[in-house]
Amino acid sequence: MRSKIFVSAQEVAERAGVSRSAVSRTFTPGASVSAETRERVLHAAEELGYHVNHLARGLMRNESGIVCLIVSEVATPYRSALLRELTLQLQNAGKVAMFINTDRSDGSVDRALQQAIRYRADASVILSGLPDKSITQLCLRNGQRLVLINRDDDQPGPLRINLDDDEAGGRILTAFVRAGCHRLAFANSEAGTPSLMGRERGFVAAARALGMDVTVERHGWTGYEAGRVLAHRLLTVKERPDAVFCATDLLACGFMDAARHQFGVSIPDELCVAGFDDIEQASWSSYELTTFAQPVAEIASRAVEWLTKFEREDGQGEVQSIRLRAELVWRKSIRARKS
Amino acid sequence: MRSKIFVSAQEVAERAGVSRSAVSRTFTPGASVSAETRERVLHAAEELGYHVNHLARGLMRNESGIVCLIVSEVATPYRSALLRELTLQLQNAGKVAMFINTDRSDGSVDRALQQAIRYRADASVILSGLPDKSITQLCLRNGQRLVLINRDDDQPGPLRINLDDDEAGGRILTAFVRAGCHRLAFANSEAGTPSLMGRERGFVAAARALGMDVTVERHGWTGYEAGRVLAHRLLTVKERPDAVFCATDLLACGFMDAARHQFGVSIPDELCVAGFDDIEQASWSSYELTTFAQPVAEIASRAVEWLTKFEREDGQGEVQSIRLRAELVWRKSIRARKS
DNA sequence: AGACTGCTTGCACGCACGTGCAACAAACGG
DNA sequence: CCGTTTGTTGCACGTGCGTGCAAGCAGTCT
Repeated sequence: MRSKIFVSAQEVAERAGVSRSAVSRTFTPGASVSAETRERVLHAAEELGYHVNHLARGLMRNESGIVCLIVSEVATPYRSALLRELTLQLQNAGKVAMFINTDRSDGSVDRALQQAIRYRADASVILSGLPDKSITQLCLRNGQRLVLINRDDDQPGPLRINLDDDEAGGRILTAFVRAGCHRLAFANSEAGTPSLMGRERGFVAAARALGMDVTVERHGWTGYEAGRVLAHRLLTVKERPDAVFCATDLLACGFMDAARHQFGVSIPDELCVAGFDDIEQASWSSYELTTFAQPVAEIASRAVEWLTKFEREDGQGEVQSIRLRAELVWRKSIRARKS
Repeated sequence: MRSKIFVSAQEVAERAGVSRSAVSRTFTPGASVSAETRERVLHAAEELGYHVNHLARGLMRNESGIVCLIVSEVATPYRSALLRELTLQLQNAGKVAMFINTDRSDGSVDRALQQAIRYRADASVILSGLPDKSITQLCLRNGQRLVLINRDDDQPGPLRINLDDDEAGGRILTAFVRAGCHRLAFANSEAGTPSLMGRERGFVAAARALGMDVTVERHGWTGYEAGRVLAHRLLTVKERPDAVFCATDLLACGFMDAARHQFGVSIPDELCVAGFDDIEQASWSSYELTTFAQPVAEIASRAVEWLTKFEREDGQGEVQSIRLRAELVWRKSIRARKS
């Protein structure tokens, strides 16, 4: 229990010589106050350094204005970029972001989620590969709106934002074929995220449709190190692949580094590589990775738009699933013509 | 105004056949409840899916449990790593993190900060180069505890956590000298952050103490692109430097890429490079950058420790400034002996 | 003048919770 | 058996705020 330090509406009212209701109304858009009292209240509030207490307001309105972001692997380039965009747009919409980190797998995650519910968050955005379905259940049961990004979840209610992961496989395959590649490989992690698996399935299916085979290799956690390991696995064979689609840019970076520096493979002359996400490092001149760009800004804006829209018209609307296209950005890790 | 959906303590009380006070007490550590009623309350709460409303609790206790993180450039490797650690440790301490993104310079920052105050955050952690002093003033005036990371700010009250930025310059200089370098350069951005300028000053001063001169170049925002530009500036001269200390790993990555791929410079044979931060990419085999590691975990734990300590013993304590050492991690961008 | 409208304002209640105070029961010592 | 202590419980009030309701007040119309 800290000592009192904030000024209350009561004090502002006394200083302005009006009732507390008048103060409340001047800070409530659409309420009926005369221009004069409004002016006096604002002046008194300024002098005293008054700020509306949103804890109390949230109590009354049954609506806290808090949106909870449930994130794992924040320190990853793709996640941090998405987080950046989301927080920016939420702020613009007058919301405030509460952050929950699900990196640690012990009880702290559950505790943190409990916290979010206790603070009566209006909504949650889950950008986390966490396979735990109970987490979404809990959010929904407590009346939160829910946005799932790059996750599959069949239960109704939440908004799902996904990419055309499987279709991307087909597009990159034609690029590989056009470059004259015919020994294909797919480098994946063992995370088993729907988006990751979607990319794999799409690529394999597209290859099979052309009568080609794909060597699929999976290892560890979706990061740079796993990419290096995958390179070792895929390049220590008699017949090396000449085209590798990595499920993620981070994997691709690790893969390229190991391929070049440890196996002396020349990219893209001997080996074509593609990634997914278009993280910043993909454009660095050590990589120049051609990859699929996640439309981060659009993902964020769609999520925020949906969250704030249902604030006005309360009914559960029609659109519950959005599928966005990942645009292929061409750099130099795939050659243009046959070699 | 959303329709009511959460269960209140009243409902739990009715179901358990006790008074509302009893419910309140079972969820308040240290309150006096008999084992039996406690059991019945917990059971009823479980059945109804009850969660204590922290908005109301915060209202009563004058203490919200919210810690506000004021961050710019979240999508940067160093910042996101620090953010990760901070949120994790805050969660562990039973706090909840509210996120404010100060990337955009328009009014949205002020609006967001207002939000934080309106939610009566107990404390704020500022990890942002934002030079705006009014922001810290505002936090302090509203009774928040304040932690400043890598910023200088002379006003009393907040905890300041800094690194030995200037001393690092001396240490890396001896490494350069030992490698036989004598044409020194420092690559900086124009951000003018205290930590950045501290590294520059320390390096230049240490060189001068040995009677050596340093070419200092500054450009743009502290990122990869600026590093490339700095490389162009520093390498298109007759007498190229043979040792460059980059104020940041991101700058160093850009610098190295441009130096190698556009100027054909061999690192570390012709040119030694050092950075600061020890971001993940510094260890990637395309860079193998020797650099100073920010003790991210310790920064976070010190911050959280200080925040929670003052919760118990309320007086403004003694320690207000912590200075941590950035450890030099050796990789391969500086050669060991003279060439 | 009187009735009526439209706008503003204060009162009082409610939101979900914590907590001091007194009532009460049980246990205990004499 | 009675006085005292200890532990538990309910009542009532307070936290800062939004809002329905009715009173007040000025202006307009009949």
